[in-house]
Amino acid sequence: MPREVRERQMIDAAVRVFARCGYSAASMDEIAELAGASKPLIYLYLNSKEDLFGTCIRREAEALLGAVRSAVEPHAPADRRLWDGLRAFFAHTAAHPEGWAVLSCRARTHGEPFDQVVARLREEIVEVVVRLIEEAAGAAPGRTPLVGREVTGLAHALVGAAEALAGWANGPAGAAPSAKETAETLMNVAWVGLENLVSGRRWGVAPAVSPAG
Amino acid sequence: MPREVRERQMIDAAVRVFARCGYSAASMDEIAELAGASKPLIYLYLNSKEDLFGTCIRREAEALLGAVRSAVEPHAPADRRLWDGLRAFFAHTAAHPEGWAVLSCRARTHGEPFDQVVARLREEIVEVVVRLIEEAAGAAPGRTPLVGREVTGLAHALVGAAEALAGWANGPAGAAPSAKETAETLMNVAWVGLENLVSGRRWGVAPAVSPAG
Amino acid sequence: MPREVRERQMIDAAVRVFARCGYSAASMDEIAELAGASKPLIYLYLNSKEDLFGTCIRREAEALLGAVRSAVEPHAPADRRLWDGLRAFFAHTAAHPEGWAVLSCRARTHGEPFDQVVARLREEIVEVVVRLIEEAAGAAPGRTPLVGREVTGLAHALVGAAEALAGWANGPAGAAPSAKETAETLMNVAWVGLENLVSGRRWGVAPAVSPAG
Amino acid sequence: MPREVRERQMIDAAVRVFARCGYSAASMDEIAELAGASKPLIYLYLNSKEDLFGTCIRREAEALLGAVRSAVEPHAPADRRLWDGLRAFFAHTAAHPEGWAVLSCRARTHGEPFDQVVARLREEIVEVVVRLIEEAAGAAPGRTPLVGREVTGLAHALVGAAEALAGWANGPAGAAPSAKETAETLMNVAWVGLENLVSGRRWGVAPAVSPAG
DNA sequence: GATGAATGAGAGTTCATTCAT
DNA sequence: GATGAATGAACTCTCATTCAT
Repeated sequence: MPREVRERQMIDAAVRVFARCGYSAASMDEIAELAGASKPLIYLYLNSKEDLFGTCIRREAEALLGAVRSAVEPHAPADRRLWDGLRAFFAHTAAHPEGWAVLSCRARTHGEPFDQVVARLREEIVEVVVRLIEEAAGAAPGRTPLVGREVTGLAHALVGAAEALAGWANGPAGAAPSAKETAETLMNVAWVGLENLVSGRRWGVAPAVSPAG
Repeated sequence: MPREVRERQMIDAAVRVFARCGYSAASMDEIAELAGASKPLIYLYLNSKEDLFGTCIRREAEALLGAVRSAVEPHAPADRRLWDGLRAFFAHTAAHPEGWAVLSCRARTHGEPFDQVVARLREEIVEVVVRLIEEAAGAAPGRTPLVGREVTGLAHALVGAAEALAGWANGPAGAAPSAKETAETLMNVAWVGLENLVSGRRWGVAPAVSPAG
Repeated sequence: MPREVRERQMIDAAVRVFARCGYSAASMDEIAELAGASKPLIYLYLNSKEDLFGTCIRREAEALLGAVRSAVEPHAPADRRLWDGLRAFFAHTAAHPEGWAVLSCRARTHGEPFDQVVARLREEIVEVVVRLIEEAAGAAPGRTPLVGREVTGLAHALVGAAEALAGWANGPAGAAPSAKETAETLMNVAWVGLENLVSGRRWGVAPAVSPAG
Repeated sequence: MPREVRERQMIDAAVRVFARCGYSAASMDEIAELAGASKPLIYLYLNSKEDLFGTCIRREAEALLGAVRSAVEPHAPADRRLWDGLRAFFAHTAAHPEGWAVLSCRARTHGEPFDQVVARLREEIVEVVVRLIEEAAGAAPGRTPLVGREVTGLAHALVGAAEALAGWANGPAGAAPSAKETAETLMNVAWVGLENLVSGRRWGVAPAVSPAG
């Protein structure tokens, strides 16, 4: 059996086990058994548990990013790009729940080298969204400039909302909505809210009550 | 030293260590050392590692829920209540980043009994938000009825956005926005978007391009 | 509550727990709880786990020996004395199964100081039996002298048989025979066998078959 | 080193340590050191302390039973079979004192699963002896029928006597008799006593003295 | 290339034992 | 006289990791 195939089987197994148990609780024995290979072979190919985990994270991150990227046409209008990206995101996370679990939970649980990888993935996505928002804001006729931090905050909120929806869609209940539905829900509230925002409409605190702090 | 005080010190230490390392990677030795007590005493008071973890989760969940609840006036209008709740949420998670880390990451990482607790906490919050949205939707004059699942989806998105913003605010360094700022950002995009949504404005796919899938 | 009473309660509890679990598996916590006293008090009165165990053994050994002794009239004929002693032995072990369990099993399980105590108890009993046998042998008219070691062996066999019968009588099944019955069975086979033995009748290997070794 | 050899070394060591200290007081560290292997290897091969103990008991029980069985010719007369069995029993227990210690003391000290095994072993032996006695009783010309419980009692007494003699022979020092001697002693008192018993001679209480109870 | 055999290090947990009050 | 509070030491057991073959 060629090395490449073996290696993929190992990583597949590792993703499964890491997704189910988390990094520390996962055991190399279990991974080896699930991969149908002996432990020394795993160490020969993948070096160590940490390296194996890193490999899993990178592979899943790239797969997710690739799925989103290849779904977006670079010259389409901003809203269209967001829409396509969201759909691809929801479709991919629904199709690879274990990979998504590793990325969204397990990786952030095991300090330094790994949360960095995930954080960078997230930052990359956030930056894309930031550019989308800026473009949308710029395109609006009587636009109100948004301060940089506000845009970044919006992008984080949007990404977080998407992650939460992905988690909800992957959740236990039978009511799991489709990727399209999920994307629509998010698009409706976010994009419309965003349009209003850049056109100057904001929510204001009722002046009578003074907010403490 | 009276038992109650000791116990709190232990739980404090445990929350710190669990937040930093996750459940499995956390060691009772480290917790004991940080708590300034011996391991047998921890076992005498808190029974086992799992029980200790459960105690941490419950305490932090209740503290967070309590902070949000006591910040919201039950008879205020819906937007006001959301605003106050969000501010309290961001303030509390910013003030107790370790508790928030345990709740948002670690607890979901360690199967069955604990993710249930956190899932219930989240469901509780989602339900509150669902009621807020329904109220807001009902209050709008020319309102469009939202289907139940869409409302739930919106609530999940809102909660997810809030969680992401809390994570961002607790993030590595400098650029951390204040609770007020964060709440404003979210409120602006969500509430305004919501108002438009219930008044019938939606985002639609540009018909020319056929979305794949 | 006077010290003596407390102490007896503690030893009672200890005998119970030691009988059930053995020395090492018994926990001072359990003993303390069963005795209705706090652990420091036990240590104040009985010094240590080993001391407590020794106290238990000595008390039970003396109780058993006392019961047997006070049942035997010193000037009665040998067979009568054996008979009375056996009956008392079976009666006492049946009435105090926990004490007997401690003596017969637990004490031999926990090296050096304790098996000595039990061994001495056994030796004491064996010696008594030896004297009985010698007396019986001397009283027989055409007696065959028994070598010393053979007598000791017989005594050990008799004591062992008695112990086994005591264990059987204390056993789980409902068929447990009474002390009298048990004593009769043993008396019948042992005494009658003994009488024949000292009168010269012995069992001999059939000469045709040569026993290996 | 092949697994089988290692395993036997481990069990040998375990029997030694269990015999010396009893189940609970034995430490896996000590067993591992004596076996010349590391603890993890022991756990890999023998699973757990309890399993290891069970394995020891079963092995020793089978060895003892096998030694006795293969020494007895099935078609020899009853007394001959008893004689051969006793000699094999004493020879084996003398040759394997540690195995005998585990069977006769330690196993009965550690509840449920193990005392069952030993109890079954003992019952098996008792049954064999019961059949021998019945055969001997049936062969006697003017035989007196023995009630079932009396036979069982006799068998228990005989087995107990044998066990006690084995213990005595394994005892502290010098005076240890040979297997042949021991077997002769027991055979003489038991078989001759038994013959008389079945021919009607019994020991009776002297009528003048009334036994209490 | 692939594996059975083996382990150092460290995990959670429990216990007999002792102060300060 | 009696106890709640506290611990050092030792236990069973597991894991990531590496040879010799």
